[in-house]
Amino acid sequence: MSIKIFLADDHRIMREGLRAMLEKKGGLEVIGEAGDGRTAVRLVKEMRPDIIIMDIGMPELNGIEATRRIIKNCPGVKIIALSIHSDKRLVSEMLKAGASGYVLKEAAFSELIDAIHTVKRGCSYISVEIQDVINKKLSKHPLYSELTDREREVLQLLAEGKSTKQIASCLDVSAKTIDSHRQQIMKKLNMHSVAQLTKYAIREGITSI
Amino acid sequence: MSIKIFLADDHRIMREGLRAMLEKKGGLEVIGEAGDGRTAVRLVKEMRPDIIIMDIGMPELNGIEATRRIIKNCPGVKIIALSIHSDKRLVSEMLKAGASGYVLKEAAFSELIDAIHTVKRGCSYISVEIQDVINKKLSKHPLYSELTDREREVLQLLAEGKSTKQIASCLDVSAKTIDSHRQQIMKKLNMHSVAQLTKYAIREGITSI
DNA sequence: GACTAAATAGGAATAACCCCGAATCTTAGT
DNA sequence: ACTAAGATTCGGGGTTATTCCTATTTAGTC
Repeated sequence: MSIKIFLADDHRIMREGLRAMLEKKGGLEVIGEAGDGRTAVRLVKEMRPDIIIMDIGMPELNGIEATRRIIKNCPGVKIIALSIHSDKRLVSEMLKAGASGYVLKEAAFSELIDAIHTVKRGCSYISVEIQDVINKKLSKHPLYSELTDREREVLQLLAEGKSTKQIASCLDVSAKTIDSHRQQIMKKLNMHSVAQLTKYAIREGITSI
Repeated sequence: MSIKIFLADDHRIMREGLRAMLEKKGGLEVIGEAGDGRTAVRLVKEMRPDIIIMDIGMPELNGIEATRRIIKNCPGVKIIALSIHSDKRLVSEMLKAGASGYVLKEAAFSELIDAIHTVKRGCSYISVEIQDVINKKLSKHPLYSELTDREREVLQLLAEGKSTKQIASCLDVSAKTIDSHRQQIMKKLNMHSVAQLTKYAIREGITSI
């Protein structure tokens, strides 16, 4: 029985490269892929892979949020973050969200293979470069303390330039609901413009520049 | 005689993925790689590949500067930029530096293969997505013009979270004038939300995060 | 002088914002 | 199991901001 793997990364060339390398290995099977977080959450729910290799910077729904939801939906599934960032906040948020592994894109492919087998056994795999970062557990101001899941989701779409209507249609709810969410976000953060919200979202890694 | 290819990208997993896919194709040979721009310049001088696939964001020496130096050193070598950015400034800087191709990492691998053969024949290859970006800037009435001083001034205040009224009062003109400026900015940049403008302003260094 | 772009605005339609209330649904605690 | 708190979902209704189209004045260029 081979290990079923799902790829989530917004760069198609990266997905194709990973797939090519993974499929050369025995005992692994890439059963699906997605180019954004929202699609990943949906497809994983259907396909039930063993392991997800998840990029962090993705449109629509970033890798941290996607991880949080997938872990909630599908408790057995293991997630390995594959990121270009060694930023401590992102690492700790990703692990807090439920990821079992964290590998940098500048690492060797063999490290990813190690991570896959380690995580499959139920252990967790953290790159050495990252390990140092983890030890400094600064939970002083937790990154995602203020906003709820839904609010962060709305904020990301807002920071990506979408209008209230577009967000509503994207999330399949009434525009009035999005209205309420945005109001709540602004109230919580004490901000009163899209520009400020956008900068906040960038600082917090909810969206990318 | 196969085409000799050199890979320059700071993410080793990306290099390995590209190598795996390229070597499955016939007529191509990856003869070397580098994880930073400075090393790339040095190795290319020794190895004399036909084509270099060059990432832009690299440590030590970025892809644009590396391209400039390689073209100076080795006039016959062709360079294809493989980047995550479709930013107009980066594209034009890269082409000005001497690159013959520009492909996005979110493109299909087959596009990169097309680019390799196109560039080998002496032609240049620009992704359709990039072409749009360039054409839009060039074809709109404000001919590939950057923003005016006044527009940049307005954009900065906008990206700092100020309202139209606040900006108007700040610059001592009618709010309607600021309206027009913002409209003109959006038209020139082909953006339609404050969020996008804010990100642009950050990228351009007009405001800080 | 003719032409062009920049900076300046007005009017009208559209969208965003902000207050209120309120029905479900989860979750945590006792 | 009950309760309390919070999250999520919407509607009404009014205010404010934005967008779109158009138009004038000013400044610089050829």
